[in-house]
Amino acid sequence: MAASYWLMKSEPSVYSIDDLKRDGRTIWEGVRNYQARNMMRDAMKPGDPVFFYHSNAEPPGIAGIAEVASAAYPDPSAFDRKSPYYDAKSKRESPAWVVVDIKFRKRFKQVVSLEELRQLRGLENMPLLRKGQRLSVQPVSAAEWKRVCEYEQKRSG
DNA sequence: GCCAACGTTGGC
DNA sequence: GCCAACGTTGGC
Repeated sequence: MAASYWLMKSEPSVYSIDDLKRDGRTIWEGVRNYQARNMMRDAMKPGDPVFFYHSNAEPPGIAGIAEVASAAYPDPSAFDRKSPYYDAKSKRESPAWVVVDIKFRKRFKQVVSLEELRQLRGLENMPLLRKGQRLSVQPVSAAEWKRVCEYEQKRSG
């Protein structure tokens, strides 16, 4: 089956593309939105490429590329009473939340900012660009993926 | 720091 | 099952 493409948001003050580059691989814990969870659980596959998006950043935008590195599995932070992501309704025998692992692929020389994304043709249907859309895990079409990558490559020479 | 948009919670 | 209140996200 062909790869699906994704976009995942992170606040760089919490976990940035540079952190991922340093770590090589990380567990994407703390997703507490059902739509996002369902996509991780039902649709993400190891090897799928991921845009790593910096939210609440200056500027906000796509900072690089990661890759899904595992199938979905229960989110351990939901079981951890000391974690900010603890959720009492998630039980080990019936986990409410899942994670995937992701690994580092590439850091863009320059963030492709939200403002630039808004100006690119062909990205009009990206959930990211729709007002009020806050999903932290989003699907990206093959055409959208290509468009952003071509733009980034052209710009970085 | 503000606030619009959205998701979740809980009283009824 | 409705919906008001509340909490969160995230751009600005």
